[in-house]
Amino acid sequence: MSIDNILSQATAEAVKALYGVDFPASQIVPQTTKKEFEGNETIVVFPFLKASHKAPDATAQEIGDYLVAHQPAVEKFNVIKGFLNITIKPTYWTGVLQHIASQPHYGIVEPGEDSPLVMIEYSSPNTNKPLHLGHVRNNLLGYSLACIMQANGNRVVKTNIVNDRGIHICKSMLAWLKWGDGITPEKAGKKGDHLIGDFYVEFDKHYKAEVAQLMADEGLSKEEAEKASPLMQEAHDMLRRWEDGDEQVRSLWRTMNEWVYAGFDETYKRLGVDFDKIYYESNTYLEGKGKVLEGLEKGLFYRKDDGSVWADLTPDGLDHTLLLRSDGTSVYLTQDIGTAKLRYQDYPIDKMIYVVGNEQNYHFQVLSLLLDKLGFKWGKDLIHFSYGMVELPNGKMKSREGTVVDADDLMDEMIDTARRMSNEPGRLQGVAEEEREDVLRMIGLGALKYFILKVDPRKNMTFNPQESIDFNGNTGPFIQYTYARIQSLLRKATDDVQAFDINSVEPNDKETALIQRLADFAAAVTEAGRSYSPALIANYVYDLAKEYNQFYHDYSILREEDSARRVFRLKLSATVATIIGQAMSLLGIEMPQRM
RNA sequence: GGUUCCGUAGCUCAGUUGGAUAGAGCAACAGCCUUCUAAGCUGUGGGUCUUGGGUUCGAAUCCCAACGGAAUCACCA
Repeated sequence: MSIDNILSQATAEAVKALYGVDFPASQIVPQTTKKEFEGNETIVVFPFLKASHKAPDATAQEIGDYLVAHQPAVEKFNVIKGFLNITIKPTYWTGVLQHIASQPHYGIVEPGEDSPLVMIEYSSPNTNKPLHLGHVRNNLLGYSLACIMQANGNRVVKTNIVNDRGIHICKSMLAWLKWGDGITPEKAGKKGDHLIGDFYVEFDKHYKAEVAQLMADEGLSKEEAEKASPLMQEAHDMLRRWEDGDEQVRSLWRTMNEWVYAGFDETYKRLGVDFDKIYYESNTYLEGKGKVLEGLEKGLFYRKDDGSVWADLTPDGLDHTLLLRSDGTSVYLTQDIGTAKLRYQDYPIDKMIYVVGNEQNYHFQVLSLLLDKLGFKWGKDLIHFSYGMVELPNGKMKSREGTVVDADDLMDEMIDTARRMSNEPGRLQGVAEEEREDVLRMIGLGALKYFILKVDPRKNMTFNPQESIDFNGNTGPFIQYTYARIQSLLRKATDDVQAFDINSVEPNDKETALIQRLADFAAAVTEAGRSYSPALIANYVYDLAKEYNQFYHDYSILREEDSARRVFRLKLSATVATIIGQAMSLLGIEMPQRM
């Protein structure tokens, strides 16, 4: 049982014994005592005043006396106003350290056969352009969230819905046919997704020129010109042929999508994310229609005179929403219903999490209501894990204007930065070339991942490619460095840590503070799972690393003459490294053994 | 205009279900490498928590309003 639980129960007992009032232990939450006061845990006694009918300090005094007398873990206490600061016996902390160190996965709950099944959808790229910084934020959040849900004992299925059909693909295909001259990724020496992305830009360039031409020559308005553009008409024609199953179009489409997937796979692999199940919109986009018609029959939806199908969501405070166009075709919402249906056929989903940008907040509000109406048991409680835009110093990223930060380029730059910084004397000396490259990769990507994951996902973030990423302070490399330094310490230590009995050692204040923070890891994981927050883990692990660094500088562990104390500190260090490693793995960040 | 979200140090951000004198990093300044890795540590300066009300022992946190910013508002995906 954790110290928090022990104290809340003991305090509830005290209130009952002293004042005869039942106060639920679950509502008593001890907190870590602030550094400037003496003690480990603090209980705020204001809530008990109604029961005690006494002044705050008198009440605190009485409860404190009771705790010392009845709870063996409590050594002493002091009272400041309504705050009861409790000091736990040092030997108790030794036991806590033993406990954490003896568990290979402290704080992590392994899912079992009948644990809840959580499906997490993330990434969801279009196949007409390579992944950019916005996708990076999405992928990192989704992957980390999956790790966190799993660490909380859920069975997790990571899924990706690839938007592989539609007018945007046709634009790339058309441009390739017109100006591609039979080029392939191999011939171009380029990743497939980048090649296709180039043709998408190419299309847009020609299209814009065409529109400008029409406006100048025939005096059309911009909208008229856009409609009249032969290029756009050709693209639409191609989309119709695709939908009719025209083999020529389909074959080209398959080939080009394969190029893109090969490119995506490379990027995903490098980014360290993966999926258990991939859905393709080309397979799912027709699925929703049946569900909608079914709902129409049950009277959940209604049909307008022009044949379009709508849902009336005004009772839920929303608006009327379109489900099928007047020509009978699906809209985006309908497709998502179809995807949900297929997924539920494949997996017994208990909870569904969609990692999608905040521009779709309204969409998911509607989707949740509709899925619920249609009888999906997880529909009402689906989580839209919504995150803010990534902006650049000079404004938003616009793919058509070429002001995007490409994911592959970004990773290259990060690793280059790591390489540049490791050129300082003393760093990574005598490390073999192969390991060195691997370490640089971990540091560069660690910096990127941590930078993105540590901020509240809801907030828009500004990303300055030149100066944003730092390697000092609250950063991935800082934490990796702390970890690597402990590994080095352990390599140099000659003591047999396992053989020593550390139970005789009573930790001092600094050691206690570290143990206390280690113990908090379990609570941090739980809280991160409850609030779907990778940022919480990131900030936890930073605090731990910072605390350890101070500890490291205060003592020369290997030179400590008292061997029991020396081994105790080594064990403490090793445990800190283990917990740092576990926390960082929840963020998808790898840890180098040296750096 | 309706709905949703955000507003904390010069900058980037923490602040766990309401608790003590609001914390880190960057930037600035001053120290610490003959010592287990200085990507580190220590110190100094920097705040009307956007504003105004309310709830109570107690508010950055909860409620209301105003101001500022973002997203979205359906036959686009």
